[in-house]
Amino acid sequence: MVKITDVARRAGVSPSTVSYALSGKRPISDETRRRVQAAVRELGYRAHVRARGGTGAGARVLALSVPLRSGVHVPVVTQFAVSVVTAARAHGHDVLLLTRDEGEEDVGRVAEAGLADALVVMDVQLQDPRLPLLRSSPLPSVLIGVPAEPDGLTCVDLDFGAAGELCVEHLARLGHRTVALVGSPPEVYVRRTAFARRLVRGFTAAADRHRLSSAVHPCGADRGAARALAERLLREQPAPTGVVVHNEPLLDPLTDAFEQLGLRIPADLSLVAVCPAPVAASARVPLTSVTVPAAELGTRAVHLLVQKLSGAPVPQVTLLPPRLTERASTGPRPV
Amino acid sequence: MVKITDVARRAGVSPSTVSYALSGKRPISDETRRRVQAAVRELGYRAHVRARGGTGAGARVLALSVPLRSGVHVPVVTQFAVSVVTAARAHGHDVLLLTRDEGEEDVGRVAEAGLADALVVMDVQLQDPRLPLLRSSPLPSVLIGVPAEPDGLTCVDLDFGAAGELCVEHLARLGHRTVALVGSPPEVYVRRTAFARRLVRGFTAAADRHRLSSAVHPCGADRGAARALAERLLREQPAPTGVVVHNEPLLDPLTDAFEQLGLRIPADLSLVAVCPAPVAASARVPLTSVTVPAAELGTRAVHLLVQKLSGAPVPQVTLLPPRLTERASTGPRPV
DNA sequence: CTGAAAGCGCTAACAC
DNA sequence: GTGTTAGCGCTTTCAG
Repeated sequence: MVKITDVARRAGVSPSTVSYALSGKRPISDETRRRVQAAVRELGYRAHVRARGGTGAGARVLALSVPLRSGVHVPVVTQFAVSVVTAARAHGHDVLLLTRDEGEEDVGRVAEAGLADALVVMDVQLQDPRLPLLRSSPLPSVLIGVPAEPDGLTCVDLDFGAAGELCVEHLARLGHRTVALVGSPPEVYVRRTAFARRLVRGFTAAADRHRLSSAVHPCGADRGAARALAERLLREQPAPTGVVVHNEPLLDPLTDAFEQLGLRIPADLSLVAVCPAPVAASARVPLTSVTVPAAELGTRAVHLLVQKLSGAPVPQVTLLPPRLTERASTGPRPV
Repeated sequence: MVKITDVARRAGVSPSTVSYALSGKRPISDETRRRVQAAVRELGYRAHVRARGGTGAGARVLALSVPLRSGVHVPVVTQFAVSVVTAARAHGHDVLLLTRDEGEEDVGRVAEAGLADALVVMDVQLQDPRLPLLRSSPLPSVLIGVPAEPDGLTCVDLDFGAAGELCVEHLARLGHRTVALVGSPPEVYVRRTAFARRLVRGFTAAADRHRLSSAVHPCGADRGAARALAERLLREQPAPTGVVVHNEPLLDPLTDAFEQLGLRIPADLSLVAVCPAPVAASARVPLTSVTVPAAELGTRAVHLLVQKLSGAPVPQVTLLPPRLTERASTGPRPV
């Protein structure tokens, strides 16, 4: 293993000079810097992180807390994770993946042991057990999601309330009078997951404002549940003609179920999805959707974290405005 | 931040005694150990990894190299990754996620900088650029996948050759005489990805042995490609009646395409998938499949790594035998 | 069975 | 602009 003293000897300078030449934390003559850089290259030197004791910059590792609780859809989470990793690498950081159900233990360990020097937190609940640790820890953190009480935290998220409203407004504009929201599995609401509840609130508020009759149905993600729910929706009086689906793994099964029940989309029934754009675009029936900008949220979170690490001030809450993309699954209310 | 000297003071012993009491690397009296443990608990002490300079056990961090090259199906990769993380946590390790296209840079950095003390390597190509680093590095590693020349490495994988044969044998037993393999996108073969090519070889060998006429078709993963391929297969003389699909994102589109072309599955056409069990089971038409045991492979890789870390000998190559599960997509050759 | 002391590789005061 | 030196928090000799 090649160490800083090896580089120093080879470049004919002292170890501290090598350190400074590399960090740029004090002026170094061009001549010296060149020699140091040459030595570094020739020996293939890389600073050993675990040696930067106490003082000094961190390990350039950032931890990502993604509790894989029941009901979270892994492919969507993965999109966030990949964008976080990519953005982190662009800033020279590596990413430590923390996935245990209750994120508290993970977050505590990482903070105490100095495993990472910053933290991205996902799947935030309104009252999240990780929040006290985040507030008290010296480790800078950014949440993807907004808890009930964001004071003293940094959060970024899609404006799910506005997203819920946008879906309803789209359907209202098409003349629909009865709408339904098919949401996440019940346990997600029981856990008080922030984004799920905000979407519901926005959906309901907009429906009331437009005087639409509306209902909300949490739903599990298997084909059986999809079929049962589809049948139930069609039995209602009046039956909804516009359905908003905020549940990725259910999109395909629910589309299938409606079609098997003899409905054509969008002639008989309009469907609006709330999901990442690729999911909506590659569905069997391309779905009109409000995009969950997974990649952008991950990237933003990392940017905010880098800002915080460099001491720059950051806004407490960043909400991205929702955007609706029309595809083939919505149309005028059937006559 | 609470350090080892704080614990020592509180327990009325020296720092080294605390260190030994915690590591168990030398005998400690019960009385002393108890006092140390009490102090640790009361103060909430955790060893700071970055201080274990040079000597000493590692940071208990294990790196996972998953180059996200084009054509790799992220949901499948994610299943591996999650199982690696879970297994690693069960052994007290955290996981650093490395996802850059060319894994060399990542692997080098991690090894040099001491960011991790072991390495799991995925998406292995027959000639993988990461191999030289793995062979020369002191960092223990385990590959999920088997390169052309596994000497000096530790590998674990599904026996994809046998998996290819198993698919063909199942179809042959059902009386099919003409079979096709729909594989990964062309770039995957061009990269000489190990498992993809082994499956092809097994498929072809078994088809020859059973005197079936066979063909192999790499295919991209979008609906357009699926449709085009389905049409092409049906135009062939003779047209295949048994199709093996080794391409997860293509399963649904290809099923749709065949049905839209008027074929019933399995009455007119039998389909065998090579994919993780959940994917096959939850498809619209439940698919007969050879299971890619993603979770087990991840877990095994971590076990092997832990063995290596503890100095135990491990086998060079571990191949898991394939298992075929019959579901609704295969039946006798149409008459 | 326990303590004192050296040293891990690196950074940052403190010198010149 | 550069070198010397004193740590960082921990582990592990070396001594009792």
